[in-house]
Amino acid sequence: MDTQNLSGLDLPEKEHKILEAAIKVFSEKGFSAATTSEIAKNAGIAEGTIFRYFKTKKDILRGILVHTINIISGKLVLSSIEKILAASDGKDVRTILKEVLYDRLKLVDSVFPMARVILTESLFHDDVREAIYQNIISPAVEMFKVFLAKAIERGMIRDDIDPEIVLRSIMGNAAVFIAQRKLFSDKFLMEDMDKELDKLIDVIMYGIAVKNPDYIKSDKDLT
Amino acid sequence: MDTQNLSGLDLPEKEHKILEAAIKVFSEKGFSAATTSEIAKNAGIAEGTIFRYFKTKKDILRGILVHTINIISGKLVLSSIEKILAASDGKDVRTILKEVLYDRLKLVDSVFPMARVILTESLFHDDVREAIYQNIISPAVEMFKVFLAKAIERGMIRDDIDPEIVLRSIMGNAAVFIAQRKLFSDKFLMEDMDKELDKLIDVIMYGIAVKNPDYIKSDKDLT
Amino acid sequence: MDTQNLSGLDLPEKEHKILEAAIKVFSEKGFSAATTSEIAKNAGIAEGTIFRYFKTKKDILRGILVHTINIISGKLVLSSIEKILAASDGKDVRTILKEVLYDRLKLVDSVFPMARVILTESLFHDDVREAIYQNIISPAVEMFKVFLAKAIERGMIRDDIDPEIVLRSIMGNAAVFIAQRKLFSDKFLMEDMDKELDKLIDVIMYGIAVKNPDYIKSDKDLT
Amino acid sequence: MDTQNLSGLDLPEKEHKILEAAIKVFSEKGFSAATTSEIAKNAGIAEGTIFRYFKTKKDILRGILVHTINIISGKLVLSSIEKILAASDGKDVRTILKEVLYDRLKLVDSVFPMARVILTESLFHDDVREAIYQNIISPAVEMFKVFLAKAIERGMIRDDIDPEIVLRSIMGNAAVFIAQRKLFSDKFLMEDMDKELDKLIDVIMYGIAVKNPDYIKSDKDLT
DNA sequence: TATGAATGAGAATTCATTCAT
DNA sequence: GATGAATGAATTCTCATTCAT
Repeated sequence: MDTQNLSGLDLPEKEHKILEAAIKVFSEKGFSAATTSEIAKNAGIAEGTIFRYFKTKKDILRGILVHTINIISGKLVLSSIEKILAASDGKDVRTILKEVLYDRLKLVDSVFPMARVILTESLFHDDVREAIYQNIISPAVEMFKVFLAKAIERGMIRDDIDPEIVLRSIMGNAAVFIAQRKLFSDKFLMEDMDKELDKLIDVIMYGIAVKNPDYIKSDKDLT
Repeated sequence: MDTQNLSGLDLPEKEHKILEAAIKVFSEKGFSAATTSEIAKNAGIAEGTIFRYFKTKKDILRGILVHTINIISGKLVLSSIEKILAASDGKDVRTILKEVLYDRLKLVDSVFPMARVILTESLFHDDVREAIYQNIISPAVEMFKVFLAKAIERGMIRDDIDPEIVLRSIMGNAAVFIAQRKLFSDKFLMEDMDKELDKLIDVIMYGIAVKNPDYIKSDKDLT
Repeated sequence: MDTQNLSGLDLPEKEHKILEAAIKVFSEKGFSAATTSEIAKNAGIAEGTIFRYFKTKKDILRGILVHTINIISGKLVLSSIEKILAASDGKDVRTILKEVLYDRLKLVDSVFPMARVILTESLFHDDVREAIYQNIISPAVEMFKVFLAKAIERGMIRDDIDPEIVLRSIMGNAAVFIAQRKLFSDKFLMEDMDKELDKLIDVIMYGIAVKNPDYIKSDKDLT
Repeated sequence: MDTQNLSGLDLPEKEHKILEAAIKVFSEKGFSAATTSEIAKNAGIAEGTIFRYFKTKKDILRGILVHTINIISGKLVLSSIEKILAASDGKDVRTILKEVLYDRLKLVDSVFPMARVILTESLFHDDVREAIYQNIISPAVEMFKVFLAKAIERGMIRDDIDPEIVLRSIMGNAAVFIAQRKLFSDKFLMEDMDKELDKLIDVIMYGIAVKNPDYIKSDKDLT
């Protein structure tokens, strides 16, 4: 399962296989409905072996959480977005945003099964939610604020709007975009990724209102 | 538990209590981790009594699904949004959007625990997902398209954009808004609802880019 | 259900209905697998009502036992066989046997469902077995011995054979005959009852050996 | 428990123990009234262990059925009766019958607990009954017919009688014989097996009528 | 170290029995 | 008397975890 991307994280091979299998099974059934027996079968090892590497089933979930956090926020990954932002100086916002979103969507694709697991469990466990906030959301928000500050400074982004709101718009649009592709792929047939991204960014950038500034001004007068 | 809003759906009182308790417990632990024993305790009845009303634990979940769908899409509820849209003729888009969003957010508040349960299960069961799509998403999308068509026709909304994209932007922004309030209420302290809604709508309407049309035109030239 | 023949035993109507229903259900599923709920449904009464007439489920079985015994060995029934035997003086054994067997087979037909229930349970409960022995088998054996003694006295039946053996032969043949008709009716298609009875009696009377007395005498010499 | 005779059927030791315990408990209480907890206790294992070997309680019954059929009809057993019949050429019918009955009664003794279980269940489940018919009764009948044909051909058995009737007489007498010994051992004290068998065969062979051929001829004339 | 059989606590479910109406 | 909803003890079955090999 290359997509799960546990490689490169110097883990014992067995532990690696267990995590991969657990991600698969948790992702398909959810944590509680998954059985250690099925995980073992998927990992190609004996059930007892799991408990040499993880004291309890819950610990497997924690292992997934830690590794997902490592992948998403760790050096392996953050670097790429930092590179994009670092190299952003001469580019317009749409281009940067597209690069960032493309990079993030690729990331989401690769960690989707794990993300599904930990997001689901985060709904039920404060500690998981806290870990996600501390390790993923909070740093991402901070990084984004820096970027936004720069973009605003250069007059590329509205300065009359909270960075949180901007981030929310981007994340919200991206989230539904991902949900459509991953959960309702049969309902929302999409064109190629490139065009879709352009549309996505367009609405994030310019909103849904008519662009004509005259209209904007006179909006309130209409009846 | 007024928030769960099962009232008004002429159910036997015990069935009502069981569903309420189940929503609470499923919502806190997820379906699989919840036990019928705990549901019974919460409902203040004997465990065996549950099975007089629901043949299996799975049937309780189905009961919740059915009732949530009834609440969200049923007459009880749809009427209000239809009223808003029907009365929308003389209003500007932001006002309508605000009314609709406010109405929907109140609805989400009231069904949040149930919604959490069925959304979570929808991740793992195609049939639940399909039910949600058929009964909630699809009709909502259809209704919205009608509204958008009218709005576009009157020049209130961009006509160079797919209705799906507009809807996605609105839903995405609203979704993250809800997640912030419900799951990370301690992290994102919000001002009063009214102001927050204004900000939300502002970014949906006008995007994050600078409004200045000059800039927009020259955007691509910058380096 | 006329076949169950509980009529004529001045029972309260409800008790009657319960017993009839219980015979049906026990007969189809066995005592343990049957539920009082199903019995109630079959009797067309509320489940709770059963317990006004029978303190426990086990008591229903006892009720069936008592009534079956009443039917089989009681006045209602014994009379007919006694009449046959009383009127037997001028008849040959085959005729008497045929009359008795025909009478008993008709009886078995009518009580088969109950008999099935109590015979089955007699396998597992000493008390039931004891009741069957005391109330049915033992009196039947005694009565038969009287008849046999008479028959032997008149030279109609071998006098070099224990009455128990004679009875066993008759009962054994009859039992398998009944099993074939009741349990394997699809496997053993039978001619009409009359002819079958003749064959049955023939083998009981004369055995399976060649009738030729010469052969019989020389039988032991063969090697 | 040598009597249950599961030995020689290369089963895992635990499975063997479970089946033995189940035969004991089912035999004492019947299938439905028996509990897996009691079976486990009898087998000296944990209750959960049962379900590693048998998916459901019903499967234990099937296991018993299969093994009983194997024992009764399988190579282990049929061989002995075939040997007897094969070696029957120079013997008289009574001798052969005695050997066969003795062999079968020993078999019944050894499988009695299992037989009781599956015969009881066969009363309530067509599939069990069908399995018994196909695997035990039908082959036994076929085999017997061959033997009878030979015996008739040699003038040892009446040729004016259906083979089914002969078989019925033998089985019926044997069945009641077994029932007496197994279920009413306290009521019917028996002499030694050998003498009992002689009596059994005598009545099967020559019937209950007076042997005197003169009488037989004149039977119908008597009044 | 790896195994996988065995465990037993705990889960869902059933059902005879009770009892307020 | 009759009802049938409610009960909760008992039952079948599951599965994370242990441990002898």
